[in-house]
Amino acid sequence: MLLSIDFESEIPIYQQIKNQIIKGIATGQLSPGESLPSVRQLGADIGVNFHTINKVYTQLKQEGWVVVHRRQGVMVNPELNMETTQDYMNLLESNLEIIAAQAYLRGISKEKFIQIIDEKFSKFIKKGSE
Amino acid sequence: MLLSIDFESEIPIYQQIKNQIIKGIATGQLSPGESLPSVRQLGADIGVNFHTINKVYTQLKQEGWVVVHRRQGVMVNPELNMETTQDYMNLLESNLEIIAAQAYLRGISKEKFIQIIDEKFSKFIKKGSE
Amino acid sequence: MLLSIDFESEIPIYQQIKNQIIKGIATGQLSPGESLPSVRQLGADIGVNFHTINKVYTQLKQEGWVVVHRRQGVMVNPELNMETTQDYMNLLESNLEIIAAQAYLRGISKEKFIQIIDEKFSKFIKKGSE
Amino acid sequence: MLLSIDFESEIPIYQQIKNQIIKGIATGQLSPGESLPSVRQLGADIGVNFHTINKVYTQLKQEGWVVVHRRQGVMVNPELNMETTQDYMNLLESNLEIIAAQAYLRGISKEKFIQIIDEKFSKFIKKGSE
DNA sequence: GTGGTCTAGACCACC
DNA sequence: GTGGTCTAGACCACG
Repeated sequence: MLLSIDFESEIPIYQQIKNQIIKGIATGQLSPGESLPSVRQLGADIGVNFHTINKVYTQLKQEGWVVVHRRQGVMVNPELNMETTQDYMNLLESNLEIIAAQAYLRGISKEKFIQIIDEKFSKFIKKGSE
Repeated sequence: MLLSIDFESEIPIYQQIKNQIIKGIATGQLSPGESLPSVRQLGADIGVNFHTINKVYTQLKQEGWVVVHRRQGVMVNPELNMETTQDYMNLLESNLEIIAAQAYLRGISKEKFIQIIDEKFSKFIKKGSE
Repeated sequence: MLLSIDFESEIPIYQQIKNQIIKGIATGQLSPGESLPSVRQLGADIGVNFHTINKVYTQLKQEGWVVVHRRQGVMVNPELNMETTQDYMNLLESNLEIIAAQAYLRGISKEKFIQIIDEKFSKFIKKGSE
Repeated sequence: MLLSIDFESEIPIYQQIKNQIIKGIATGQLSPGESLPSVRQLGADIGVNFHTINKVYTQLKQEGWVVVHRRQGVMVNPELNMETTQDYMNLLESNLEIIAAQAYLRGISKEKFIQIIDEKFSKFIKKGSE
């Protein structure tokens, strides 16, 4: 899987990498159980300090997206059954609220907005069928 | 309009205030042309330094949400006709993509997701009818 | 002569009025010796606090654009023979330098720039012929 | 590149610095892609608070003159292709109008004025040839 | 070490 | 009284 970093973005590098890995899992580019490169390897590949990659993996592990095996290194969690906590739902609603408000005020209709969502979801793998 | 700040949040205070003001405009709690409190007044009201409010107003002005009138102070832009630039659309798609991916992996269905969107949009004022 | 104020401009109101009066003198809309309205009159006309008008007239007087007669009030200086001090030349060059630099970097050619200057000067009255 | 600040000037310090940086870009003293000092470094060098430099860089970034790279820090925008918006042209014309009017009334001929412009433009680098 | 954020106090220009 | 500017100190996120 290819990662592309925008070093001039306002989004921190570690956040960009995290986002792309999570997107990769959702779209099936990264399969449960698949190994990820070592921190040094990935850092060298995309030109990022390995401490930054370390931070990425640590956070992904804490959030349950990956597991760390003593031997194989970091791999995508083979049993991805994240709970939908109330905290997460609050965060999701809050994020959607401000994004939707801005989109609305910029003249984007609900239909257009939902159409975008629809496109995004259509890229995700079908659970259970893979 | 009431503003509530979470001082423990990771989201910067100025960002929280900005978000709530934009939401307020979208939901009609703040009407175009309506005056906002002075930087010192609002700062005192919600217990933050007035420089922080100044930053909020400065950014809102630069982004076109409010205008600064030499006499009435800061007011919601009476002519809110934001253009939907390509830059903005890219940002919106990018934001929705990662949010949707996470939601999907946490077991939230597309239907549930769209339902949340629907609720948010239903709170926004109908343009032209108010 | 009509004055138009933009209350949402970043340029202070008193500066806008000063500018327009000076432009008026240069273009002949205001003739040397012509009377200007009283501070209260002008203030009421354009919807501005008369203290602000007072500041305008005071500065215009200090800079030699107008004279104050005990009876007739404020009038355009009948003998407009401003010296071109070195201080003024330095200020002028400094102002032009940054304006030209920005225009240049925004892709405006020297020819286009000079053409704009040409248009502006063509609006000014011919000295001695009036 | 050397910056000189006049602490007695009416022009805000941050504006003086901004102006000199933009002039530096136009004259080629600063090349596209060139790194600028850190906010603290530059602040220490010229004896102003680093927050003031921060404001300068923030505005230069918003206006597109510089980009902030996560590793090299702040650098002159390598792709300086500013658009000449109608807003900018209006501002430019307005600025030139009042400057020209004053110069005219102070006895500066159009020829002298254009000569000054000519000198300024001759200092700018030739685009594409450097 | 870098920039970003928040707080704070002081002064000034403007209205 | 309003916003704008400058200084300053502290803490944090980032790389």
